[in-house]
Amino acid sequence: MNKQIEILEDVFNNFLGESNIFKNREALRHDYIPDYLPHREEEIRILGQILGPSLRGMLCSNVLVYGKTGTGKTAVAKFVINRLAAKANEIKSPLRVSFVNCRLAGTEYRVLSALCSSINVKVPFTGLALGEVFDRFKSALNSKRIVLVVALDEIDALIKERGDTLLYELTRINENLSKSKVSILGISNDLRFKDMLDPRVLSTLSEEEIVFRPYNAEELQDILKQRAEIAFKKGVSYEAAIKLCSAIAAAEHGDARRALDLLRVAAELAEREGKSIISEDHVYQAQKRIEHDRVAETLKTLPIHSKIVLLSVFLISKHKRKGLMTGDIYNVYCELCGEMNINPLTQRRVSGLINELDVMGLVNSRVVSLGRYGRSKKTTLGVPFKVVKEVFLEDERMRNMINYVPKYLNSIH
DNA sequence: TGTCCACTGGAACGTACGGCTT
DNA sequence: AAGCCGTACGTTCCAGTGGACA
Repeated sequence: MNKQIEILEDVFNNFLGESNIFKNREALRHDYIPDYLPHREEEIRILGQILGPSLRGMLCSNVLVYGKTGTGKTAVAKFVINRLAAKANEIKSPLRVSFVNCRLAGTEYRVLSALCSSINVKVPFTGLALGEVFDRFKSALNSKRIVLVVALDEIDALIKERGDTLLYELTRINENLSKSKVSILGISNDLRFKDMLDPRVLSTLSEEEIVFRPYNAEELQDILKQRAEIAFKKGVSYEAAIKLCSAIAAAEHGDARRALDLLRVAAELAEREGKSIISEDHVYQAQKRIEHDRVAETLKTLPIHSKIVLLSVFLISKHKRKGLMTGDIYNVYCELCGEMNINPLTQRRVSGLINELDVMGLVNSRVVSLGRYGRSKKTTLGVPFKVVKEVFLEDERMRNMINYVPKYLNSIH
C-alpha cells in the first residue's frame, strides 16, 4: 500500500468509525420529521379537524398555512398528511394525498406532473402542453372516485415564477369533477403572498387559515432537547449548547431551522475535536462558521459587475478613505473595468447595484446630504475584509485586482 | 432666505434570452 | 423553424431633494 492510499484509508475510516457524538445525525436536519412536534398541538389539532372530513369521502375546506421560516409549518403539514394517509389506508377510504414542494419542483409543469403521479397517471417529463397534462389529470380524476388532498409547500414560489394560472385552475377543478374531489393545503412563508394572488383564487384557497407564530427561546429548547436525544449518544453533554442555540435563534426570528443548524454545526465541530462535550464555545464557532459560509456563498454567486462594485468598495475602504460616496465608488469601478477590459455600466445602474448589495447585507449604505456638496449614498463594506479577499482570490477574473491600488484615490486628498 | 450640488430613484424604453406555441 | 410572450438586465431621461453655504 502506498502512502497516498494509506492517507485516504485513514480519512475514510474516520468517517466509517464510531463517532464520539452522533447516534443519528439525520435527526438534526430540518427536513427530519420526528413523531412528536413540541408546542404545535393546537395547530395539529386544527389542521386535523379541517382535513378530517376527507376521510369520509367528503370535500374539506381549502387551507392556507402561514408563518415565517422554521416555525414548523412543513413539519406539521407533513405530519398530519402522513397520519391522514395512514388512517385512510386503515379504513380503506378512497383518500389520496400528495405533498409537493413548489420551489423544488420549479415549474408548474413539474408540480402538475407530481400531482398526476400521486394518482397513478403517468406523464412524460417534458413535451406536453400544460393544458394537456391538466386535462389528463382531470379525466383520471373523473374516471375514479377519489378524494385528493394536495399540499403545496412554498406555494408562493409558484406565483412569483409564472402567474397563478395553475392555482386558478386547481381552485376551480371541483366544478368540473363529477366523482372525485380535490382539496388544497397551501403553505407559504411569504406573508405578502396574499396580495399577489388573484382575489378569486384567494377567496377559494383561504377558506381556512392557520398562522404559525415563531417559537420563543423555551420552545426552541424543547425542540432541540427532543432532537438531541435522538441525534446524540448517551453521555454526550449538550445542555449548555442547546440553551445558547435557542437563545440565539429566538433573538433572531424564532427560527427552529436556524437553531438546529447551529446545534448540528456545533456538534460537528466538537466531533472533529474528538470531544464528547458540545460547549458554548462550539456554538459561537458554529455561528461564525455559518455566517462565513453564507457570505462566501453569496459573494461567489454575484454577477461580475456586482463583484467589481463590491471590490471598489473593498479597495477604497482598504486604503483608509472613509465616507465612500457613490461618485467615488463609480470612479474606481470604471477604473477597474478599464483594467479588466470590461464595459462599465452607467452610474444609474451602479447605484442600483449598490442598493442590491445593501439588501444582501454585503455593504451598508444610506443616503446622506452634504448640503452644498450634494446628496448621495454613503456606503461601507458590510462583511469582513478577510472573507471578500478569500472568495475573490478563488475567482479567476477578480484575483489580479485584489491588490490593485486605484489611481483615482491619488487624485483626491 | 434662496441657491445649488451630487446625487437618488421613478418611469419609459431597448435588447437579449429562454420557453412555449404553432 | 418561426413567431410570440414574459422576464431580466440595462440605458436614457429627468424631476426631486436635504442641507451647507453665501
